[in-house]
Amino acid sequence: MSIPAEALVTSSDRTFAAIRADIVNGVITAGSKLNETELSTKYEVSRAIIRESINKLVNANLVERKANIGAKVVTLSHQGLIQLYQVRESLEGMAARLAAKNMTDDEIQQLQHLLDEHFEGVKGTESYYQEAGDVDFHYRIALGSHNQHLIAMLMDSIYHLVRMYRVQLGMAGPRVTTAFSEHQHIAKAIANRDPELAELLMRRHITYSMTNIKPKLV
Amino acid sequence: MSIPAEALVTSSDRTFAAIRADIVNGVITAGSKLNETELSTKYEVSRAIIRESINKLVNANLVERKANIGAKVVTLSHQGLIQLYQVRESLEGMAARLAAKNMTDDEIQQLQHLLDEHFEGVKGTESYYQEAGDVDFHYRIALGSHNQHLIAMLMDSIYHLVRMYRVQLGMAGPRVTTAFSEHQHIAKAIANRDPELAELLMRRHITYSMTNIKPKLV
DNA sequence: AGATACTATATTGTCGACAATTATTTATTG
DNA sequence: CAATAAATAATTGTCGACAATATAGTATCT
Repeated sequence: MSIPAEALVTSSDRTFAAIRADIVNGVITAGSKLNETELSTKYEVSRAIIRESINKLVNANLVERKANIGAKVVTLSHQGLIQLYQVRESLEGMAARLAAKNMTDDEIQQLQHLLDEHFEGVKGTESYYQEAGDVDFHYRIALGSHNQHLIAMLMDSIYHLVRMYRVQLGMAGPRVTTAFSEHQHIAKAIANRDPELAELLMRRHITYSMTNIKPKLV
Repeated sequence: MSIPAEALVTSSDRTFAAIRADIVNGVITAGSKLNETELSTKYEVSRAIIRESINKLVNANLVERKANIGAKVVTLSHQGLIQLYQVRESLEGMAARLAAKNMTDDEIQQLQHLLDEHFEGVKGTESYYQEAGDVDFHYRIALGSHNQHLIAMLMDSIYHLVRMYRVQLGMAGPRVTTAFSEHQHIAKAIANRDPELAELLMRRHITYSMTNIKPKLV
């Protein structure tokens, strides 16, 4: 489930996804320039679709472009991380609020089931940070909002940037158990159909998780 | 000031802006199909840049595209309006919060100056709805957040969609004076460097303004 | 006549080439 | 030698043509 595997029918979609992955994973280093002809040969596709891909990457906030000059991968910074988590707090807080209103009973049940599975991983000694589980949790709440704008913003842009920071700052992590219990409380607020509390807890949760990564940046 | 007039250097940028304006203003009707070759002749430019423009419009949530089939202008709906205002509430609430923290004293002074000007327009009998003034107010707070993600999301996407709804629902409006006093209270909270209150008031303000437009939709 | 298979048309996706702009190197001058 | 100007190279912006896919229309069969 980690990758939605949504139909990447067109060649343009596939290269976009490929380049994005390379940027997020640091294969294409942060801050580096994107040469169109170079990428064209590298990804074995015409310059036109490289161009399309770059445009999409710009909209995903992973790349910056200046007219007639070129495109650069964004650079990671303390400032940038803070600003990113500010919008996360805003959007995911609202997502949690709406999820408490709009999630179906079935979706709520699946969410709790996910946490049960996650719990199995945490309680043993194998308490390495379950990033996949964390990501799943946040995905489901975003989807549970049933708000297409929120979903698009989070899934197409924010989360990829978040992952880029995580990967490139060597995020690993303590904070497994605390984060997990926070997830539980959020899920419970949603199950109780308590929008205000769900939003409040989600906002706190994200604020906390930022203070956890922040010191790792120069 | 209504249009930022940011440097539209490239031909692609200009046609993008032109098509976007035509969509927002209903010249290209909501729900209609966008034929690339047709647009190509209409805007006197190659299909490649029409394509780029359409992609940008997709990212601005004004157009939907299906692979190998085509692109359509979004349709306006009750649901869509609600979802739009939910993210507005979220993002602009956070913007107001951050503005209270991050706006410079100078920016705050200019904001109050703007409201004074607006007040002149309201107190006389010429109390038609000052959309430009309203837009300016919200723009400044978005910019005052000093958060590039928030600014981009609001200015490049949300506000255009909001304007599309306003224009095409024949928004005119009562609610001039109440909206104005709400603006004043928000500005005061920002001037007092009270983030929580600023966010709260902005969220209420947006909730109210939605209930004002909503009944006009089928 | 209705449904299906086939053909033709139109539309989108992809490509390589040319034009315009920017960056780099070389030449020139004080 | 430093600084400016001119020429060259590299890169981005734009275009028209071809390929692949989807839609519309026509013919065929039961």
